[in-house]
Amino acid sequence: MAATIKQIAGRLNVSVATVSRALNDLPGVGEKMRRKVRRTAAELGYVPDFHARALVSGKVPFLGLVVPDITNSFFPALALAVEEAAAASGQSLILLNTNWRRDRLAQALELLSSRRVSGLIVAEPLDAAILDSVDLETVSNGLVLAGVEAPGGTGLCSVMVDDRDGGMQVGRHLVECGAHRIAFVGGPSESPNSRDRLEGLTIGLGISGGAAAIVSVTDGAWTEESGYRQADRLLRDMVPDAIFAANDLLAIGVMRRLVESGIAVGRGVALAGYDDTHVVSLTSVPITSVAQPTAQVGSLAVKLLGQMLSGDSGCGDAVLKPSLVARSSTLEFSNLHVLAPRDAQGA
Amino acid sequence: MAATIKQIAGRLNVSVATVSRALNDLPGVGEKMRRKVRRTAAELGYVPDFHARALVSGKVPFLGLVVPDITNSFFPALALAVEEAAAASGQSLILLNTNWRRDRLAQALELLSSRRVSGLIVAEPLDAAILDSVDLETVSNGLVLAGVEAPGGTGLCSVMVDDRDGGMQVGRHLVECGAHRIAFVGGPSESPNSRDRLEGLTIGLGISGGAAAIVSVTDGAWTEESGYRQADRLLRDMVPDAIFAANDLLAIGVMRRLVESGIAVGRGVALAGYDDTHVVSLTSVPITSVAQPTAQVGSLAVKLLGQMLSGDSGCGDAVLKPSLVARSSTLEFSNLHVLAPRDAQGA
DNA sequence: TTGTAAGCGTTATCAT
DNA sequence: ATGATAACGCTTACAA
Repeated sequence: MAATIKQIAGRLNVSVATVSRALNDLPGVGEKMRRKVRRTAAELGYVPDFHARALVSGKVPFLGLVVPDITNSFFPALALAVEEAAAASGQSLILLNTNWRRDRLAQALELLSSRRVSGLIVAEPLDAAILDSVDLETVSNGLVLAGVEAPGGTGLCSVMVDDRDGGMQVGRHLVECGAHRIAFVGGPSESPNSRDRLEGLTIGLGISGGAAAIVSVTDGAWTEESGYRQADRLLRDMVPDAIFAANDLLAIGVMRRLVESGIAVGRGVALAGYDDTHVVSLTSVPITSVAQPTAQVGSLAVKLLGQMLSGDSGCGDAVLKPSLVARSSTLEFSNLHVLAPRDAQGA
Repeated sequence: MAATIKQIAGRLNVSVATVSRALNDLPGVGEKMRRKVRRTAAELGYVPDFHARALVSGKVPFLGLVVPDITNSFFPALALAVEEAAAASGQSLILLNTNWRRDRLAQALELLSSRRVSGLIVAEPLDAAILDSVDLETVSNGLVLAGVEAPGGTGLCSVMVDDRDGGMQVGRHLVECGAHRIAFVGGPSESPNSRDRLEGLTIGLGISGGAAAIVSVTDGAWTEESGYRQADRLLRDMVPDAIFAANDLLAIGVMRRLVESGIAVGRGVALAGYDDTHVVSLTSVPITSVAQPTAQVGSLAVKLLGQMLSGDSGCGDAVLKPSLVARSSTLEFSNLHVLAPRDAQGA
């Protein structure tokens, strides 16, 4: 069905070389000839075969983005940013969703070795075991981590967002809101992101000098369900002043559990999430969250990847800053518990 | 860097054919030999070159899903379903986001002609102009529409969800809830999906015998912003009993506008959306919506695509049924306006 | 059981 | 300005 340059050449009684040159705007073809070739190519509905081209040229105009959970709106947002940046450099984006499954992640890394994509941006943690299963040489030369830290030892390139700083902002904010007993609801216990956010929280509380105590639970998943379960476990022992959930999905789960107990979010308990996905501004009580600079992460990741692929440099690791977005889930608590000279009037 | 079968063959002093056979579990290789080949392949970190393989075999283990707006959670949900179905048949999913841009859509269709993917599932409308820009023969033989209707004339294959039925369910429900003046907030005026939902609404109202009037506004985008603007325009003329928004994004925009006017959603005005995305269950007043059977749409689309690709049949168009999920945004209205013998007790 | 060789559709390097 | 022709890495008849 699909026409080839050979067929075009046959029709016109010229060589395939001429056709190729004409179609690719290369010099060395007469203007008349070029037009003729163009016309018959159009007539035959010619579309260049991607694989043949990639095979000989060694170039693939695809870039892969690997995300762990596409139903977590944070990742579509990141995807949008990456896609935009990629389009600007003439590359199309392939989105791979691993669903947090390690075999799918390993499979995704193979895309690089098998040259299905020119480069890969990975937005979930890579551990040593995964890296063992692939050729590190190949991988490290076309992979950029986004939003997750590079495993020690591997000289992997990454664009990070400062999770500790984000946690710290939350810590300070919560203390300012008058919270004392603070609970942390985390992601997987082995997740550096989760750990760093907790660590930041601790630091933030300390800085503020408010004698605050932390309780922390974690149970292995960045999901709403997990948030619900952790809150459930938490409430058996205590009702904290504030809960910091390591991402928005968890926060929403926590909120559901609180509502079930008749605890008013924002009044009874302050609540903060992480990622600032769109939904947290839509919930019955809008939830305070930490916004990641997705647009910058995306464009920087694409830029670094481009540099690596063109062999420019080793890798310029980058760390960006997140920013707290305060909403009713904490502000309301603040109004009830803090004597704020100016703000008290407005409440 | 990346090893080739030629190198493996060289190392072992055998022919490339033997290596190929050994690696692909084809008959005609001694067990000893096969093991030797396997071992050196592993040592050299061999990964088959995707393009070379596709070039000769004509097969590509990729399937493309084209969505118009990845930040609309309906599409990630669909993607998940398609991905699952694809994985079951050994294919990986490539997700293309067009951002509602026609050039990106045209570009996506080229993936098929250029054999970057074996088949394409498209979840946004194709019009004649777009189809003109590609070879219809090629396209119609490897494309399945999902959730959108096939343009007349083209024998394109599609998996539809009955939008009219969905609209009808909403219409009946709204009348049952005691609404009389009903407004429709639509997507793009030329969108069959939007039109069908409106048409269904009209029918549903008629069936119920409730003398209900419809006002309809539409302005070109399936976005929250558009919902907000349309509600704004609407409120200049009237405050309806109920508003049916053609998708959840619009519904959320509408809700934002209502809240700004101090109109209590569910009490002052009933509200219904479409798609039943996760967020509508999380809003301050949970929003009634129509759930599409995404899982079925996904698996059916993949199945039909598989049949087409293996040349089994022309195409068995399918139409699935959506189902209304009633929530407070309408139920509360109902409790206030309807004398329902049984339900009144429970309220 | 193994080797030889002919493609697959391009691009690119020579000649002419 | 155009034509042969050799790659690219792999699969697959066809021989041996």
